[in-house]
Amino acid sequence: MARLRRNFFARPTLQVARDLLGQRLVRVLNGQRLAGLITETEAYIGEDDRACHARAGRTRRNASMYGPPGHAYVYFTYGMHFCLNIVTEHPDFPAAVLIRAIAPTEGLETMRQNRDRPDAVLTNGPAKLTQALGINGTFDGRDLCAPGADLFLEAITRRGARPPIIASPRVGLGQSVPEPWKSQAWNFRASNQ
DNA sequence: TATACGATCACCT
DNA sequence: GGTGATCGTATAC
Repeated sequence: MARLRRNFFARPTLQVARDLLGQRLVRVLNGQRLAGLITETEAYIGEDDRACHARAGRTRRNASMYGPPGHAYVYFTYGMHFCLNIVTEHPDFPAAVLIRAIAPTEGLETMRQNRDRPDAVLTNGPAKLTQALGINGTFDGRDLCAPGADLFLEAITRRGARPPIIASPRVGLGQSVPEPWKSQAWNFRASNQ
């Protein structure tokens, strides 16, 4: 199965966020494949984007976003959750796509063990899918395009036309995010979800 | 050193 | 639809 290569991620972030819908996210855990199709993404683009973690410049936490495309940016939030982003564009420009949800396809039993929850809520949130796939802070900065990586993306070749993509404002932005960033429709999901 | 808050989730009603 | 959990970061002092 063909992997998504670095040139896929070295493109405008909004394009990558759209094109990631329907692709397969694969985690190899203890030799077993855990996988799902990406169903929701969100773009965070540059220091000018007041909702982006890089809005205040480079810090130790967000350093991965300033690195090369195709690497992971994994951050910890709310004292208990990890979220997975994939770095886009070019080095020194901080941008990434947050993976917000996947539809599980492989390794369901292990995902259920990792999350003691009903299947319907196994991976339908950014911190839920990292828990189900066993992704934590040690994945921050990992190269998802490297041979032998235990977290990577596989290209899905679709038959026929893709369903229209619904673009919405990003989820969970607080009052501190000003316009126009607060209302930018940079959250993407397929209309058949 | 201290403090406020967050790209969330789960549970309750 | 509302709220508590829970702690790493950033920012201010």
